[in-house]
Amino acid sequence: MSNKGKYYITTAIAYTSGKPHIGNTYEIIMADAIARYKKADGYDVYFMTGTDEHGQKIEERARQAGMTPKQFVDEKAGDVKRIWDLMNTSYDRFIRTTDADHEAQVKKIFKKLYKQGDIYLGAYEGLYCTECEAFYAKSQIVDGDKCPVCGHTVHEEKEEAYFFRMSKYAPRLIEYINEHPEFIQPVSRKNEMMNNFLLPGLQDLCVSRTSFTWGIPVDFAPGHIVYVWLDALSNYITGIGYDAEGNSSDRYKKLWPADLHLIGKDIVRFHTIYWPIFLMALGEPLPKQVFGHPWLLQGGEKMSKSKGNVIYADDMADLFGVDAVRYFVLHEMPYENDGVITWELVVERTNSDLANILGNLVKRTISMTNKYFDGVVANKGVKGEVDDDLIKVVTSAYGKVEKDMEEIRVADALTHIFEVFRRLNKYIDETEPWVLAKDPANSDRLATVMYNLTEGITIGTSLLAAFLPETADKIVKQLNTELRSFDDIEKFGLYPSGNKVTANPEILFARLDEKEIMKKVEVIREKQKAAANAEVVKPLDHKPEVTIDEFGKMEIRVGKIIDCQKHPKADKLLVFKLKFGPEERQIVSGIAKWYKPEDLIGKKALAIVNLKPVTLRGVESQGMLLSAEDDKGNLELVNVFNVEDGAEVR
RNA sequence: GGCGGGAUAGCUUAGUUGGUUAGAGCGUUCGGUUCAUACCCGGAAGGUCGUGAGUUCGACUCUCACUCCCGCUACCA
Repeated sequence: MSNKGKYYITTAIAYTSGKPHIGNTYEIIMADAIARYKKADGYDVYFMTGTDEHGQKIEERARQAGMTPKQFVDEKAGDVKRIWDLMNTSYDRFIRTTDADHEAQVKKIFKKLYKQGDIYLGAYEGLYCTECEAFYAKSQIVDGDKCPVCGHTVHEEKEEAYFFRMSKYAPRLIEYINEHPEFIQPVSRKNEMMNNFLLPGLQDLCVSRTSFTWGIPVDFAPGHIVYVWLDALSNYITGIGYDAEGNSSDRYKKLWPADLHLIGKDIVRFHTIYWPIFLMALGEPLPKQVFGHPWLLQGGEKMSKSKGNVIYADDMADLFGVDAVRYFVLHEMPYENDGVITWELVVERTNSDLANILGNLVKRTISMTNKYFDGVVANKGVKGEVDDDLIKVVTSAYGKVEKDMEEIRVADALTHIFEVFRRLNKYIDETEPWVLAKDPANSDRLATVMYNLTEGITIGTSLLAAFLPETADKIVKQLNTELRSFDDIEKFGLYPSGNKVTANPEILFARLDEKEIMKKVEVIREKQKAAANAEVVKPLDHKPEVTIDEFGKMEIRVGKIIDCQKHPKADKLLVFKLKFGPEERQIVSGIAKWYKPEDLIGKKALAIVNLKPVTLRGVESQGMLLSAEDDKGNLELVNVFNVEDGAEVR
């Protein structure tokens, strides 16, 4: 194939906190299909993926598992890599943020940015969520000490920290995004970034941490760890040989800037704001395109292990085969909206497209060739009137697929490839080989028909190879040929006349029985539930010990709810009037999600009454109601029934 | 609450700058065929394009209001 230049594609690197499910795996499969396609299309492709392994969350998970962080991430990175390999992905490098070359460069990058004044030393004070690896303002915190994003407990942290001067580069970035409409895809994400972050004014970003040790140290400031996003994003350049001191490798010089960062829509912000700004500061060009793909969702309900409805790529591969998994996720994912996956849908798609249309087409073609010509495919050049249309459909497929892939419309590309196979099935019906076979005078016409079918399948399969590599290999082997180069993919008639196909065609995709499959799925679900229940024994997250005196400082009393209204200016807040014996107070509480105001009037609740009053969205709150929330998101106010209001809790 | 996106046949969805009968695929149904994995081919049924108004000769497409869903963001003593 003619050389069209380099093509550097990356996926987000997977966070090594757990086993990736099909929703995460989708991204690597899509990236692989693009990488393989571009390679076949004449590009010099470099495809990088990997794992993001640092951070406090991993440090804690490792401790819970009784391992060192390194042991922990080695295991998890192994899981990720195994699934990526199982899915037959053709990455050129699997980078880990614990790789020595990456760590060394991140240190250099940090130092360089510090020396040139883009990073400065400041102080950070606030509430920190370990799960999210992020600080939150007090005003953001939920239920007293819960993270607004993930709901886990946050804690006070004050850190001397390094900050990055985002504001300095914001105008340049805004200009860049406006001048390069293709930079953020799909475009709806672009508006989101502009309106929410860039136009209101970018805050400087805290780029170091001192509260834990599992990360890349800032080498000129003992105790400081490089912020995980600065660490993780840098993989795109460190992985191909970037050097912050000016000695970047030839590979880097050739590959950078990346042609495509394929990422989930949830991390578009990091890739289209922070990452470009880091690159600007380093004096490097920006990636050509960031594509924030949608999610693949389990039909109807959220995925959860305790429900046993998490779908993993390896379970799917066991039931359907790797290429069926690849086909489903690539074909079923819409361009912009979230897609749906259920076991039933996978069975349907596999049967109708892979078994019926493709598998059966190959099988019947080879069977007839064996039956009528002992397996020999020869072009006798006896044309029929339907041949021209067939040839047109087959040879024009490449053009359509090329355009789809240009726009990263992978699902549409597959649809266009399958139009070829559908047309070939129709051609069999039109030419009726079994009728031709009855009269020896038609032998040459019959041979030509079989030749056209074989050639059509060869071309269709060559286009399909990027998406279903194993299947494509099997087909061309059965046809005793090779994948057609894209240079020749618009020419019809290059299958070597006189070739002999296999005598024993193997079934490519067996038809699946939905009931049978669902029985097996039930087994998988039960296993998952059992495993989830076993996990529940993990220990409670205890706070530091307090003395009885410290507890005694809190004044908790029983209050009778005499009035309750929705907060006029906040969705999640309710405004209560409570009677504590002789006294009345107004308390605001963030429980509108769980309670209707009218249902609470007349009930008794517990409240801390000596908390310093605050104003929440314009309404004063003179205390805090006590409530409890479990892992499943159930929340209940703490209730008493008989004790009179005003009574103190001890 | 603010910003953005979405709502199209039972299901998954395409609809380019407003222009004649709104496209597919799956499923359903009828017919054809027998080389093939009960497969393939053809036909049909099925949509008041979320609701209501407006602009226009003409609206799935533009404007406004409303309902529901999703994302980001704010509020959660």
